[in-house]
Amino acid sequence: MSPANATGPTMVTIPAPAIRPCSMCSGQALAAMRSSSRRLKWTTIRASADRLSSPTLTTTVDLISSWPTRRACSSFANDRYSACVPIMTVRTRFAPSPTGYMHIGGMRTALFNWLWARHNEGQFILRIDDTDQERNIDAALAPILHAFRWLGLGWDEGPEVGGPHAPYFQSKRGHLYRQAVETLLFRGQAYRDFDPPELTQADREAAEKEKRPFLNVRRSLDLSDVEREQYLAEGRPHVIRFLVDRNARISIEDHIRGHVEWDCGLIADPVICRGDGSPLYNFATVVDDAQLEITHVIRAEEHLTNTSVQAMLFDALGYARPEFAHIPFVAAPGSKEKLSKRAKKLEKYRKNPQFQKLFEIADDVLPKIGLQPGESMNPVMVSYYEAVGFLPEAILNGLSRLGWSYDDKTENMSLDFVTEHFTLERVVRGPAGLDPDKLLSYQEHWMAQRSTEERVDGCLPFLVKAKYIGNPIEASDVRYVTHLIQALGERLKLFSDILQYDEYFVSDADLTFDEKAFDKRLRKPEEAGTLLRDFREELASAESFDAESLEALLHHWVDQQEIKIAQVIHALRVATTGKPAGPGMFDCLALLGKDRCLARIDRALELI
RNA sequence: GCCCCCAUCGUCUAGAGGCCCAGGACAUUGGAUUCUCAGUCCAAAGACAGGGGUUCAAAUCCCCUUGGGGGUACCA
Repeated sequence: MSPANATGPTMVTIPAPAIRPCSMCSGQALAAMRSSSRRLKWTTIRASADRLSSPTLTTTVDLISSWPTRRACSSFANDRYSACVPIMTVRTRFAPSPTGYMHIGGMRTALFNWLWARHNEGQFILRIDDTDQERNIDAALAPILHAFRWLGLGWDEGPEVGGPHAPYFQSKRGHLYRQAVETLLFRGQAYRDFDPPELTQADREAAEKEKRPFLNVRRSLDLSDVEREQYLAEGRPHVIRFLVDRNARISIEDHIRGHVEWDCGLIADPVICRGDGSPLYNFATVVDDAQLEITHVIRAEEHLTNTSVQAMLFDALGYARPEFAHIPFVAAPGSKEKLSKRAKKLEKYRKNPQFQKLFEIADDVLPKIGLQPGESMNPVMVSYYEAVGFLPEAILNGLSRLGWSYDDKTENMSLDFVTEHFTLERVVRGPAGLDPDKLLSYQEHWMAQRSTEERVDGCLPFLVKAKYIGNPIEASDVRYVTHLIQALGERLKLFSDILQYDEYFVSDADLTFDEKAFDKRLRKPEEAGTLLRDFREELASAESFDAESLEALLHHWVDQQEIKIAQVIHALRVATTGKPAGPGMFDCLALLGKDRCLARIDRALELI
């Protein structure tokens, strides 16, 4: 089918061979582009046949959406459209404001930016949006940088590493914004608005009352030059607003949302500079994105509406617009609501059956290692996951799968794997609720990949913080913990799980017996005490105390006594560990050693 | 109020008009294994929000309704 007789949109797919010139330029354009600093890629496009002749042709090419305007040359023949497509190195950014913590949802956005940059062998930039910060930036930034490091997401430009577009702090880029404002003011695309805030507010309320969209009254535009000069001279407070062309429409081709269009007649003139001259986010971000040569703005959906204003700003300043990809935000578990760290919401999450588990882990673990669960440490923050002993791989895996998938069955993916296969095309559109259960299951999977030594390394800090072992750590402690972790096997899911096995670290006198289990296994069965007392003597005379010998010993003994193993083993477990459940009985006994086993059994026998 | 976005099992998702009376994973339930727990194995249950079109054929395209969410700041 050719475009001429196409009746409806027809998908035309162009196969993508290795980089080679298109049929029209025979390589001239390719050579020319290669000699410049840009890289060239030959790529597959897929476009509606009815749009092929249009100069505004759009494609679903993930590398570049505006390729018709950037192509070096192209040809169309036999239903095949081929083109040499020059593309710039992909540059993405994440622009956190220094709030003192890293939000797990923000981390997912950062990850997608990082992935897209790495997937394309481009650069990932960290820029600090501190336009309205007065606090200690360094202290507020440290946890954020730490989160990136913990997950192993490096940045090519930004704080600490610098880069060709330094500084990377908006608070230090004031002159650049001022320059841009001057340009806009000079061109008449921005104006000084002398209306006091109260007046604007009243206008806004009036609009709402009449159920019409709010638009600025633009009184200051009617000021004569003389009046304006006079106001300025007397230092009358004012903001600077961008002058929206109310007759225009503005649209973007979003990588996730597709075509999104706004009627500018419905958009109020946005403030771009505060009364004190400082820039607002919408403005600063445009200036920065342009000057840092960001090619892809990947951010959460909540910014989609802002994009209309930003697109106008890019145009007005004469900057090429970056490509946009508005990814769904991370929602609270089991909801479609944006995950929030506000205290009120936190209380709600705590009661959420899906989220509860993570809060319970915090309540259990954090106090043991000297931290307080609450506003400063909870599952909305990345630091929580590190504090509680998650693996970076698990968090990365979970975050990657939140709103993105590789195919219909692959679940466990390493960062390398995701990097290789990540495309914006496969990002879903709906919001994705954080799934604690799934996160835990990724954690199980990745923990299972870790060697015993690695698990020991991960657990030791927890044991030290909980004062279960001393600091500095003795070699004998390491050996002991290694044995415990071997015995634990896949029971150890989080590194902090090691703290549940306090029975291996307390003295025999301090061991607490689980009341319910003690009743059930030691007090209730009539023969339990006698059997345990008898078996205690067997243990006492045992020559070797390794798990294998102990197992043989017990089996031999129960055969002799003509009883079932279950009649004694549960009592033995409760007596030696204080708990009804745990690793294999013989591992436990071997781990504790003969003396402690006997001492604990004696104590239990006395308590029956 | 106004603007914008979104809609498949409880959850995360697969799905580009026929491969789909919808596939996978997590969670759930049952069974097997074991001294307990964890794990492992097997099995079960479980979804296209509703209504109209278009089409020989719709989860998929279009429209409407409903529902959910986001934005609407001298916040980011």
